[in-house]
Formats: sequence, structure tokens, C-alpha cells
Amino acid sequence: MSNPILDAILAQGLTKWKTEKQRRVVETSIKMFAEKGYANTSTAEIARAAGVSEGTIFKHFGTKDHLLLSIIVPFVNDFFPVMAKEVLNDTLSENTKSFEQFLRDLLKNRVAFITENKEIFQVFIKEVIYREELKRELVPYFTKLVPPLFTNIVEQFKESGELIDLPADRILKSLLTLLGGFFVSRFLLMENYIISENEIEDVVQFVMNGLSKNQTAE
Amino acid sequence: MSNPILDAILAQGLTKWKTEKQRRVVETSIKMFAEKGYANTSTAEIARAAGVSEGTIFKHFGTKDHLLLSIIVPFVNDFFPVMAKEVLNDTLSENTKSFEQFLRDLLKNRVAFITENKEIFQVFIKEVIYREELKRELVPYFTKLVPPLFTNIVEQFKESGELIDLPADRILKSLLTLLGGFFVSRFLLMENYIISENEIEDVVQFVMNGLSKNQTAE
Amino acid sequence: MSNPILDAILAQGLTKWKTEKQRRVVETSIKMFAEKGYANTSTAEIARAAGVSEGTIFKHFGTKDHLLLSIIVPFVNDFFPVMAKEVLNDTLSENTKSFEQFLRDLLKNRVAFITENKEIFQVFIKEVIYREELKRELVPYFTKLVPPLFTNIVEQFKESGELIDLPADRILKSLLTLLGGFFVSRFLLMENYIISENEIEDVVQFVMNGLSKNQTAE
Amino acid sequence: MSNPILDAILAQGLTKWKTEKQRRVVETSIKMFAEKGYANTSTAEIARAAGVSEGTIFKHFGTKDHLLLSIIVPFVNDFFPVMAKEVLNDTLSENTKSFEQFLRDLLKNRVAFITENKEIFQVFIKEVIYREELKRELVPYFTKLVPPLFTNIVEQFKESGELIDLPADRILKSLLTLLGGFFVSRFLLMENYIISENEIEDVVQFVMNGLSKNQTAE
DNA sequence: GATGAATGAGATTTCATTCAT
DNA sequence: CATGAATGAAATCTCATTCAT
Repeated sequence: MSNPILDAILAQGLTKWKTEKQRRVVETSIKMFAEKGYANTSTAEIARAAGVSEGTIFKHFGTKDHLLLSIIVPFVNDFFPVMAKEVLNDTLSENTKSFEQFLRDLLKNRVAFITENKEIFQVFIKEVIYREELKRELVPYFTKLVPPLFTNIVEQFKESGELIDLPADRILKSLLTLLGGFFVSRFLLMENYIISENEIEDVVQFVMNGLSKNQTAE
Repeated sequence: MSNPILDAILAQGLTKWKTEKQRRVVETSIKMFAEKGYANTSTAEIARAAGVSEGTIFKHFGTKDHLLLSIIVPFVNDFFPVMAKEVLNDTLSENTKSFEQFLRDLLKNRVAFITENKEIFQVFIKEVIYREELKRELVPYFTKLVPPLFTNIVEQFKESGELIDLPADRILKSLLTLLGGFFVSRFLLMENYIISENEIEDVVQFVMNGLSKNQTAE
Repeated sequence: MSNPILDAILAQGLTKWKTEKQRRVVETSIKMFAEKGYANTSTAEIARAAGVSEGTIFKHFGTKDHLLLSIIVPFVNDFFPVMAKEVLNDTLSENTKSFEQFLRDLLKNRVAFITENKEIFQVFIKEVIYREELKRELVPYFTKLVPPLFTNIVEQFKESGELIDLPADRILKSLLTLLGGFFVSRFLLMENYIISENEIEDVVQFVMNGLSKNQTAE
Repeated sequence: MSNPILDAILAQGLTKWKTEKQRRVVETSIKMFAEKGYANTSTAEIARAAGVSEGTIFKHFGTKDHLLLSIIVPFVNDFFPVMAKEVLNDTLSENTKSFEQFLRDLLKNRVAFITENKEIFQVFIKEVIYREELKRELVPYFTKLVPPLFTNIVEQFKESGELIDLPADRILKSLLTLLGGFFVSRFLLMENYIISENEIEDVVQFVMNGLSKNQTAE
């Protein structure tokens, strides 16, 4: 039942790094893990690039693995909960008149967030995909956490008649697959790529109307 | 300008593995690279699991890196060209009456292919995402190769009035993003997952009509 | 219930070292562990003194700890079983007329054996005393194994009237304490010390008659 | 000719530890050294367990080695001199009528002392046996110091006719070997073992009369 | 006096690769 | 073609010790 990585995730408070050198280690690690991957980055390289001794890294983070978690955990703690509360509820209850608008706001918000944390996002995705143990522990965490966040919204707009009359889980599967592919392709495959408002709008339109022509007219 | 990996890709003929032991090495490597990633699999482990000596591996493959390429290259050589010729042209000229039908056939075909080569697909994706040098060399190869394959088809169905009136590159971006997300999520994140006909149909419908309700009516 | 070190002890067959280099590693380790102790001997030192690379050590022995066991285990397997069968039974049934004679023979035999394996004996004792985990696993092994070997003999000579009329366990406790102290002091504290026939005879006399004067006569 | 450890032993006065934190460091070190040995206990562990900073340890003790000496030296200074004066002389001149009684008193006294200082005794023995340099410096110290303490007594009781007519050094060798084995086995191998009056009496009887039956009779 | 961040030397361990058989 | 012992470079990690605060 015990899940050490999730335990670590939960245990990690909001404590930010105590010293300048620790901060430099984390920042450097993010950059190097994002570029070459965790397994291809040595602690010696990190130490050199961060201008600290290797001892310092291990003094503070214990193991290289825990250094990785020290990067991933706060990101995970920020990414989904924030999505849950700030984005979903706030957006939904006050401003949003339509699912289309909700989707547009969500996309803009998450694109902005990931653009700001692009390298951590890369590290996170790469390691979740690459390392079986991380996948085993984190993927269920998401698949349990994320769909419920959206189910209510989808149901609501199905009732209002805006969304197609399919079971919410099937709607979400398509939607999340597209959004996942969107983020991964844009932030992992196309580096240095900047997502424009127009592109977000294309995605929104694609989600809403698909590719066939005469959806609306006549 | 020289590109060693592409060179290797092109140089590699259709030669299949000569000896039983070589075959076992390749098969074992695929399994282990798929599960733990290239960087986390040692040649000693492969040798043990394949029941050969480490010497044998290096006799045949020279380096561990070349062993990886010996796995990836034939896969790449199969995946896209086959897609190009067999699927696209054949499908298009003879059977296909609509883009929707083309998309359905393409998806079924590629789902079948990847299901058969699931582990190699995992190795391929993981390493392309994980290792900068591989990404730098292979991603442009795809972005140059793949869109042209589809441009004609998209244009054709735009003219026939089935597809929305957007520039082909924007249509393709949305489409390929979705399809990429579909394959990656189904084959990398959800292991042991079997894709049903129904699910393919859901994707097709989503691509064609999106999520909003009143696509057709009134 | 499982006991990894005992498992290793039992698993270890009579296989002697396969290669010359491995033999040199073991021999060098014994010398260095005996002199400076396991914890104060680095694998780098061993490699240098044995004329092999560090890699070779770890290729064959896996860990430094397993190298230690590779030394201790065959020693343990030789020391006690041999004592049990060859020394006790053979000596007892055929040659021995008295407990005194049995004790004399036993002492000579074991002194000869340990003199031949002095350094391994030192390593063994030092590590059993020094490291809690080894003690926890090996001490019960001895306290279960050794006393039964002697109980019969003691009982037999109690009946024949040669030995004092005390419970065998109390006799053995005194006897084994003395013998243990004898071996440890002579082989661990006094190095380069050679045990003479006379000294063995003194021990035998001490065991039999103690230090008080008027044991026998008048 | 200079002997740093002996120098330290002599230099160390009766100064007890000045601050609470120093006391905690020493106490914690004794426990941890006794359990895992000096070499397997890090100063970081000691600091954590003692609730002080690592800096504090080095502030007071300079080096880890000196911390060990700060434990061993007062013990050595207590153990033998006290034995010399209080036990030997006092006991001898006033109360003791026989060697047997002297031995009994000595054993009771030392058993009580070591029982009280069991962990320090363990540290002391372990490190003397384990580390060559300590052995080289401390063993001669004992072999020079201890036998003279007993020679007079042995000679006296040889003259009085109680003890066997052997050279004192041979008598002492047997006796000290037994006593050493007794203390080491009881306090190092059998932990949590409590030595009873009966057991002491058994040892005394063994020393005086040995194991053979008809010492006295007829 | 006390702290604990930082260090660097060195320890153990891993691993792709070589090569004699 | 096949082996597996051997290597050495590099990786992760440990730890006594220093020092600014």
C-alpha cells in the first residue's frame, strides 16, 4: 500500500531551497536533465556547471534520484492542484458561458504555465515515459486525479446542449489524448517553439468542430 | 552535413540476422530497452538474459549504440515508407470514397502494425524523446517526410468539399498532434491496453466532427 | 527464517577460484583484512597489491562484502565440520584412552590448522566481533553447533570417572571459554607467536588440574 | 620513541566533560561505537543521534580519532590502575587468606566494573583487536603493566603452598588467558548476558582444580 | 560555544569494450 | 563464431573536516 514516491510528493511542503548553492544545483539539474535526460547527466557535470562540489549535492539531496524528485515533486504539486482549483472552478463558475470558452481559457492558462516551466515539464514527461517505476507510480495518480476534475464540467455542458451526447469518459478520452499530444509535441519535440494565440484557437476549433466542413451551416 | 545515423539507416539493407544468437540478442534488447530504457539496461544484463556472452554482442554489433540502431532502423524503414506506399496510395486510389474512410483505414492499419511491434515502438519513442542527438537527427527526418505524404490527400478532400477550408498545414498539425498523442498515450502510458474498433471509431468521429453537438442538424 | 549469510555458507560449494587473478585477489584480501581490518582496507589497495584492476574484483565478487564472505565461508565450512568428524570421532573411538589425551590431540590438531590459516582466522574473528550483523548471524550458528559435538565426549568421560561430576554444559562453558581465549589471545593479540608443545601441555594440565597444588598426591 | 596515543593517555587528566552537549556526544559515541564499531559509525550519525551539530563534535574533539581516545583513555586509566591499587593491594593485605579468595574477589570486582562500563569495554576490545596501530601501542602497555601486578601475589601463594609449583609467568599465562576469554566471551559475544555468582564460582573452581575428578580425595 | 553548509579526497560500484583462447 | 576474464574510465556516494555566521 505504501508508495514511497507519492509519500515524498505529499511530504514535500512548500519549503523552497535554503541556500543559494542548493538553488543553483536544482536550476542546473533542471536544465541538464531537460536537455540530456536524467540518465545521461552525471552529478559531476551538474556540480561543475552549478559551481558547487559534488559533496554539496549529495549532502543535500542524498541521492541523485532524490534530486530528481526534488524537481518533479513541486512541479506535480503545482500543475494539477492549481488546475483543479484555480482554473477549473473559478473559470467555470464566474466567467464561463460555454465549454468552448472554458477550453480556450484552460489551454491559455496551461500553455502559459508550461511555457514558464518548460524545462521542468520536459524533465517530468521524459522521466515518466522513460522509467518504468516512475510510470507505475505516477500514471495511476493522474488517471485517478484528472478525469474527475473534468467530469462535472463535461456533464454540465452536455446538459446545456453544447456538447455531444456521448458518455463523459469517452469524450474525455478523446479530449485528453489530444491535449496531451498537443503539449508533448509542442514542448518536447519542437523546442524553441512559441505557441501563438492562433494556434490555440485552431486547437479549440478542432476540438469543437472537427475537420469536416458543413458542421454548422445550412 | 554528414549524418551518421541517417547514413546507418540508409546503409542497413534488408539483411536479417544471420545467427540464432544474434536474433536472441536483438529480441532481448528490444524487451529490455522497452521496459527500462536504453540507458538503464547494461550489456551484461542483455547477454545474461539472451543466453550469450557479452563478447558475442560486441562481435556482432560493435557498440551498444549500434545495437540500438539495429533495432530502430528497420522499424523506421518499415513504418513510414510502408505507410507512404501501401497505405496511402493503395487505400486512396481504390477503396476510399471519403476522408473519413481513409482515416479509419489508416488508423486500423497503423494500430495493427504498432500492436505487432509494440515494444520496438516504445523503444523508438522513448529514445527519440530522451536523447537529444537522436531527436536532432530523427525529428527533422519525420517533419520533412510525413506531411508531404498527407498534403495531397488533404487537398483532394478539401476540394471535394469534405474537409474544412483551412490551409493544409494547419489541418495536418491538428490531425497529427491528435494521432501522435493517441499512439503515444495508448502504447506508452497504458500498457497491456488493447485498442478496440469502437475506440478507433470514436477517434474518427472526433477528428471529423469534434465535440460540439449541433454539427449536422437543423 | 531466511538467513542470507548462512545461505551463502551452504551454497558455497567446494569450487576453488577459477583464475589466477581471482586467487590473487582472495589471497591479498586475506592478508590485508587480517592486518588492517575489512573496513580499513579499500578495494583500490587490494587491486593494486594483487596486481589486478578494481573492475576485476567487482566483476567477480560483486561487492566488497561478498569478497569478505568468499574468504570467511570456506573457512567456516572447513573449521567446524572437520572438527566434528575427523577430529572428534576418529580421535575418540580409536586412539583415545582418556579425556586428557583427547584434549591434547584436539588442541594440537586445531593449533596446527589455525597456524596454517592464521590470517583467515584473524579476519574471521575480527569481523565476527566487529560487525553486529555478522555476529547476529554467526554466533548462534556456533553456539548451536559446537556444544553438541562435545557433550557426548564429556558425558562419556564423566561416566568413566575421569571428569568432575558437574553438568556437561557447565564443564563445557569453562572449557570453551578457556580454549577460545587461548586461540584469540595467541593468534590475534600475539602475532608472530609460535605455540610450542610445552605450551599446549601447560594448557592441558591447567584444564585438567587447575592451579592448586595438592591435586593428586599424598 | 614518541607514542602519541600513550601521550594522550597520560595527558588526559581527570577532567570531566564541561558541557551537556559534550557529554551527549561521548555517550552517544560509546553506544554507537559499541554496536557498529568505530569505522562503521560516521560523525554525522553521531551528531544526529546526540542532537548536536557536526561542528560541535569537531570543535571539542578535534578529530574523530581523538573522540575515540576520549572514550578509551579514561576507561584504561580506570581499569588497570584501580585494579592495581584498590583491588590488589587492599584485597590482598587485609581480607585475603587464600589465592582462591583473592581470585573470587578480583573476579567479582572486575565483573561489576565491566558490567557498569560494558559498552566502553566493548569499544575498547573491538578497537584494540581491530586496528593494528592501536594494538601495537596498547598491547605492550598491558603486557608490561599487568603481569607484574600479579607476580608478587602468585609468588606469595606459591610459597604458602596453595599454588602449583610452576614459574609464575607460566601460571599467569594460563590464568590471564582464561580470564581474558571469560570477559571477552561474556561481554562481547553474549550480549545481554548477566553473570551470576554461581558462574563466577564455577570459574574459580575451574582455575583452582581443573576438570579432573579426584583432585583432593583419598 | 554552537551551527550546518560546504568541501574534496577517496570509497564503492558500474559498465562498455577489448582480447586471448 | 563464441566465450568470458579483464580492464579502466567514469559514475554514484561517503565522510571527516573546515569555516563563516
